[in-house]
Amino acid sequence: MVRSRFAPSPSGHLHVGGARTALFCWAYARARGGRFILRIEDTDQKRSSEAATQAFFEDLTWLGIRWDEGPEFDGCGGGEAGPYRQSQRLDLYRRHADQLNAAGAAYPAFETPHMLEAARARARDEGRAYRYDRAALKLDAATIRRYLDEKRPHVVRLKVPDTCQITIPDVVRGETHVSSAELDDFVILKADGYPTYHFAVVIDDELMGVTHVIRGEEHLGNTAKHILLQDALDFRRPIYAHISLIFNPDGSKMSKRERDIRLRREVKRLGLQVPPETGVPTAQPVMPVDQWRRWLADKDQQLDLESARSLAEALKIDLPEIDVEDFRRAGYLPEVMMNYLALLGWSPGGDIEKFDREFLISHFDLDRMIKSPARFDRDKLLAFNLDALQAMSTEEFSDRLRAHCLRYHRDFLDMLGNEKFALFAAANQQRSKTLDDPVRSGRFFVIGDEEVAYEHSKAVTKALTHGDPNGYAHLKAVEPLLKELPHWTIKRLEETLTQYANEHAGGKLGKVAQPLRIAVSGGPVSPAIFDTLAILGRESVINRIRRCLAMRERDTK
RNA sequence: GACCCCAUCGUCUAGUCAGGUCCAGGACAUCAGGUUUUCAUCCUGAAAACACGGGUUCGAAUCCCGUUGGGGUCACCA
Repeated sequence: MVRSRFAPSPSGHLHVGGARTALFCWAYARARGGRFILRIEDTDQKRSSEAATQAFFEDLTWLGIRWDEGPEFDGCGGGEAGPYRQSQRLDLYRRHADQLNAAGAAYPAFETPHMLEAARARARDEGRAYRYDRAALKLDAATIRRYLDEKRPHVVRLKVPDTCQITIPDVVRGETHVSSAELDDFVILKADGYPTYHFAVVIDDELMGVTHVIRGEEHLGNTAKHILLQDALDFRRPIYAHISLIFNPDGSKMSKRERDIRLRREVKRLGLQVPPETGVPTAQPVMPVDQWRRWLADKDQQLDLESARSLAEALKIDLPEIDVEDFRRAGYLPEVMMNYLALLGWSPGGDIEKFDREFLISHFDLDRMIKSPARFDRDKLLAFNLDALQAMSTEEFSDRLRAHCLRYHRDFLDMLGNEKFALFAAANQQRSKTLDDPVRSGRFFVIGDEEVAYEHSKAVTKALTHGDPNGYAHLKAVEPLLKELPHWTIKRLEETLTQYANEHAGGKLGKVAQPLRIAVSGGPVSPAIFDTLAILGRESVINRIRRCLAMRERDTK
């Protein structure tokens, strides 16, 4: 029975790279009728949080990745091999560490992090590779006993054989050989009593009966340590599959730092000395000044998501999508994310690239994993999303758009109102690449008629003032027609305006549609003109046309 | 730097394991036309790759070696 697991470390939101790993682990278990386990690797007390853990659950289930065993959430989880949070398994790790200590396979070491850092710096300066010098191993038994009795803080290190060949079998890469001489006596238990990643992962995989370890390539080298540990503990060896990494379009590793890099670049470009202010209604700094200073001073420091987002908003720049949640917020569909992610590092072969969950489950296998790293191409993702949106029924699109608005644009939904929503959704489906597009471009639908700001651009001026009759003249002529229109429907609007265009604009609907579009939206872009007018309603349309005409009189004075 | 991994259009990839049907197929992006009331779509077409050098072989994108390039790891992070 196949048992695969995804073992994230919960800090922030689930990253797309992690999501892809989870997807492959999940798909493999499903494809083989096995079980998929979720385990929370929260052994870094500084970085893990319960909020982040919950966010991971949401991100995973949103993508349709549901776990058979693990923490309980929304019907997922449970299982006999728990607890599934490493922070709740501390005694287990302690016991195994004791066992290794007793067998002489591991030993306590008393150096402080500070001392080790100094030693590393020295090695770096002298241009040699740093290895732990085993000083603690040379301590005599009495000293060790005394230190232990004094409760001196210490870690536990594994005694690594001096020279032995370690063979790492891997189903995607074949065999890799590493000499134990490349490894030093690495830490397995930290001074705070928590296990390190290497130790916890080996023990949990064994105890949870994990048969397949599918994880990122950055762990390939680490596997040597895990094999050493498995041998020392007399554990079974799972089957390994190390999958290639995901990169940014520029070839760098995709990471959360990208967000900060883009923000810093913009702040520097603008030469900002103090944090910018948020917009109306309450203008206040996007973050406290001391936080701002700390962030600017330390290039390695990352802004929390909220601060990053409000800073980006104040700077009027878009943050790159990195986490699953970013893509959800940006209006991508979960099934599209799943499809695209699966394509990064795996291929079903042939010309197939659009597929659904069921297809993935029935076709996924490790022998078709791609060995080379893939760059994350947002354009292609966007194109996939567009295709999926267009392929939907009007009802489904409307439902999905509503759900998206409910979660991210509640105010917009309330202002638009239920009645108009159906029209709004229908008018936007074929022109949207994401579920967020209609909201971004449809702001003018929900503002007051007096708030419409007329854009100063060539396109606007041209549509309004060029030609004979010009745009203003058309507006003036069309206003009474609209005012008297018996039924305010898309059909009647179309009939009336088309007829008008035939009679007064040489059949060129654009001559009339474009001035109207500008009058009601403030700019040259909106859904199809009849849809736009229908959604706005007669009153707003008339108001806005009059306002636009009044502006002309003001301009020409 | 040491160790390890990887290498087909700009990008994701098919083809590689079982060498010939591949002067290399698809998709995204790009470019050129066309449709359209704006934007976005949509339609048609074009340009675009086997990193390099040696082998092996009648024959290599496919096998071997080297070079170059890219990446990963070298924490009391995971």
